[in-house]
Amino acid sequence: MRQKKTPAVANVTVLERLREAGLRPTRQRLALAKLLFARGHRHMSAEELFNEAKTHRVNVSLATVYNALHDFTEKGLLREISIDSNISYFDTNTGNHHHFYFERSGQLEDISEDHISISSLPPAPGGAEISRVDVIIRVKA
Amino acid sequence: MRQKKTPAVANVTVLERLREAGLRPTRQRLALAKLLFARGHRHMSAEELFNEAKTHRVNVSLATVYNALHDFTEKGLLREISIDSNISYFDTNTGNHHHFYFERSGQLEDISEDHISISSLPPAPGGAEISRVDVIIRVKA
DNA sequence: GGTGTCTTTAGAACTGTTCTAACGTCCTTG
DNA sequence: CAAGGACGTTAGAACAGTTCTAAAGACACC
Ligand SMILES: [Mn+2]
Ligand SMILES: [Mn+2]
Ligand SMILES: [Zn+2]
Ligand SMILES: [Zn+2]
Repeated sequence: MRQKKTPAVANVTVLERLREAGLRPTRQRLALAKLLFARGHRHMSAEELFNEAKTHRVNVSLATVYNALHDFTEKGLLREISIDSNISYFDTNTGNHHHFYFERSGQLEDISEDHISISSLPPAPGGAEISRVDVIIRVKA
Repeated sequence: MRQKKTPAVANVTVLERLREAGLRPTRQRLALAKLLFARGHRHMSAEELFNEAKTHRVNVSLATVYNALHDFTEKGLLREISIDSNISYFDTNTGNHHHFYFERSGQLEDISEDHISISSLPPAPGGAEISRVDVIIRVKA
């Protein structure tokens, strides 16, 4: 399939992000990355991204969506969040932050890191290295 | 099947816990509750409990294990924890507390509530009620 | 253009969990 | 006690999200 003649600025940016991450900017990855990163921070499931792709006439297989999400996550472009056993969310905000989780809708909302403070961490047994701290505030809504 | 003649003290305690919770103390529930609550706080998956039951010659179906875990959770005897999208853990410690999660082994370890403090919670949007705060510290071990 | 590596894909397979529908258990009430 | 009914258990089928397989496609490099 041909590329459009006039890629928007967003395209260029996304393309560079992929290259910098060491990922070949294939047609599919570019399209998915554009959907993911074009509009601010998002928390998306694979199924959501797959459907959004369909809506935008981006024809990718579901396997490709999963491949891309995992590739992006491995390269630090996304962060995977497990909240409700059985769906994985992928967060375009990769900085340290926390989440509201709306139980009714399944939506996530960011909480800035400096609203949460953890005092006197107990001895991480065996001096093990901490890889991440997740705070999830579940709200009934 | 017959009951043993001399139920240990633990049996009686467990039986009372089930009754107080409004759950009929069936043979299966009693046996599972005994496995769950007999020895301090535990974090178990359905599969683990199912296997432990087998080991102890407690013959229950997998469906019954799931039914019991969910019934116990609904009645406040257990707390369900979702950490690694695809397995649910059930925590016999139902008080407020947090967790270390050992990524390698998949094990959980409690962190006392007073080691974690959350300052100036942001506006829970729409004044929604908070149902729970989960802090998970993932460690590489 | 040839060659090797990476990517995509459809669909099958897998896995944890839930559902179905039949059967068992036991309490209630006459 | 008999009959009825609510509740509980079960094997296996079904389900849903995810991963795997194997083959075809794209592309970089020579
Ligand atoms: Mn994953
Ligand atoms: Mn559950
Ligand atoms: Zn986020
Ligand atoms: Zn715990």
